[in-house]
Amino acid sequence: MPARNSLKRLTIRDVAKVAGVSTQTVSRVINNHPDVAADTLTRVQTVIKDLGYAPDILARSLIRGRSHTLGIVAFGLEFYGPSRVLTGIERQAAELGYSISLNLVHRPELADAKTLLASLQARRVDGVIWAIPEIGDNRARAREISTAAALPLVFVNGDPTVVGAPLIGIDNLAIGRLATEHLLALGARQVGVVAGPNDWWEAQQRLAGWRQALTAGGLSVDETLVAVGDWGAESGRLAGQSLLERHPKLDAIFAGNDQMALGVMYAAHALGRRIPDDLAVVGVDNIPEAALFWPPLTSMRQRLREAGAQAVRLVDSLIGESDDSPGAQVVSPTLLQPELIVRTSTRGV
Amino acid sequence: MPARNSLKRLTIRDVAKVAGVSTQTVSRVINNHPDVAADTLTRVQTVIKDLGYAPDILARSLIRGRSHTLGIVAFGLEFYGPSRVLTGIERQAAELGYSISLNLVHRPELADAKTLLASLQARRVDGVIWAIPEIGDNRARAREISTAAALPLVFVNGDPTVVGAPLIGIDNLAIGRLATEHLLALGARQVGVVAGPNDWWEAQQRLAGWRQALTAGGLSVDETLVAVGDWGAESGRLAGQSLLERHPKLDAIFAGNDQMALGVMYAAHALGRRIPDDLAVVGVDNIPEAALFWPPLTSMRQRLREAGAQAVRLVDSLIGESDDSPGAQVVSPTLLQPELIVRTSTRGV
DNA sequence: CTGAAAGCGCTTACAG
DNA sequence: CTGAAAGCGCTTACAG
Repeated sequence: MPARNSLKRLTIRDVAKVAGVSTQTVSRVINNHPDVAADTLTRVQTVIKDLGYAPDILARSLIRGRSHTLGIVAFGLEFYGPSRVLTGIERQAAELGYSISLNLVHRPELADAKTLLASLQARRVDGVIWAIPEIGDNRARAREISTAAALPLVFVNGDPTVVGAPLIGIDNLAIGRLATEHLLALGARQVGVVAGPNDWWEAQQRLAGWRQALTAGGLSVDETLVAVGDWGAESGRLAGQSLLERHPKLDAIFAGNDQMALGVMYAAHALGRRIPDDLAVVGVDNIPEAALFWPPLTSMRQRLREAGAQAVRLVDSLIGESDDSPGAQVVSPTLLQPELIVRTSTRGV
Repeated sequence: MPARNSLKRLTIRDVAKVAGVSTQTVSRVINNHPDVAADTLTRVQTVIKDLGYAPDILARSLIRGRSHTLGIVAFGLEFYGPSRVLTGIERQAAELGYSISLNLVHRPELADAKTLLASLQARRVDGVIWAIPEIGDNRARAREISTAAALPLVFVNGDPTVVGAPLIGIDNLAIGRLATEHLLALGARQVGVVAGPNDWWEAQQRLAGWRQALTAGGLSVDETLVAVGDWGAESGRLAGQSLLERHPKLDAIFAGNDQMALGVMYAAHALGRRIPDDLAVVGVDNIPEAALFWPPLTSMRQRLREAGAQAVRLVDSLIGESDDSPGAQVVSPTLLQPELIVRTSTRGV
């Protein structure tokens, strides 16, 4: 059977032969080892350049026990949040010299943590970033398995209260609270919510933030003001329409993301409600298009790219530590704070 | 120096020892080799399961000369198109047993094909999918280098006329033509364009399609009806506003993507133009939100996920061929056809 | 049906 | 400063 890349791959031996040195010396040159005579160095470097030699990363990884690859378990890139996080991960990883092994999970509730991690470990990733939504017990399992296998693993988003689980997330409670406080400050008296799916941690937290703000503002919490969507715009329209029909006095809606907010505004237009005069609307994510919705949408900005980048730095430091002293590290979770971006959809309630 | 994953990685030798066979036999079991006695087979399988052994992919790849990894060179996941393509790639790759090495390029015009491909090849990827926009001479260089290195490479999108370059793309000329024909069929007499950046192949093609449809419809091509954006919504607003102010009789606009179409509609609202009565608007991509824009946006659907999936199947077949008979293969490019999705923004011009 | 030997391409101690 | 030897974890012919 012929070798894969037909043109007979160049090895360290070829370089050694041409340069008239041992493979060991070539290895020293490749790895910037100091103990190489100046003229030997230049000679070997010239040969490497002339031949166009590049060391085989696989062989090196095998021997060093480090692949300089990060396993990324991610979800639905069609969505804004996940793709932002991934962008941040990839960029920071590249800067730190890691390459990325991407594993997309399409149904997080079905994701099998064991199989996923086993396959990543078989590929000898140095660490894992687990960035799929927290649904069911996947995370607990992933945590167990990675600890048992001494595989550095960092979570992005999700429940930060799991003891000792390294996690970079966004303060979703603050998202719900700040958005609702903003609406109350504008004079809204009846604030509805279009929440994300119940089984999403993020959705629960944002809802809890809404309750918190109402209570703090001296208002009672009316659970009939909560409608649930699936993060998609059409679900936002349905939920918004239902809320507006059931509660004629509703004067504000907090939507769990900008897509659902778009749907809410659609429903409001269709019912002849003016935004923001009759109804104020706040979304979450601050997607680039939000500024050009009609009217421009107030939204909660999350630093998702930053979260991805921090996750990489964290897993990198865990990898470094496990090189020195194997064993589980305890790291307290980091929550990034959201920021309110005010636009026309909440001006002048 | 302690080994990376502290708990001393299990090897084929450990399994062999416990099962009381040679490593060779264990290898046969792992690889479903037929020549293994039934009882030996079950014994070894039991040991593998009990120990939780999984073969080291790196070592296997080193010896077989195949890593079962695909190098993906992709771009700006914040955008809808690229992330859809990547989703299609990842899913098909997983089905065919490939893992994905993701390399994002943030400025395609600066992408250095040589460095990128060298690093992918050093990691022994079996093939490459080049999915960054065609800007400058990157593609020509990538094609050269990959051919010289006998590295299977498939392009996604871009100019299909490069002789022999394996490519899966979308018929962008058809996008521009069909969108414009639709507007003309509705009775539009003056159709403006908000095009994507000039240096993007896709933008040029869509523009060419617009010209083609006008000419075919017996109308003259007025180049002052072309404004250029950067694919972002805000640029669409600026371009749309400028077109509407300069051409009071404009009755339709073809926008190069849905984000820019959103900006165009914003500009139209701001200027008091009713959509579609005064101005019909068509976008491209058919993003999920388009159906809930105000009004719902007519758009050109592209099968981007399908393009990604086909690219994987194509590179897989090239990899298979190069195993048998090394040498460049000539493959004719595939162009997927777009589809017009009609919504309110073009009904009743 | 099974095992001893050689080797994928590199690096790591160990001598000198 | 440099090289001969051993080995990372696996697979591939080659015997038997």
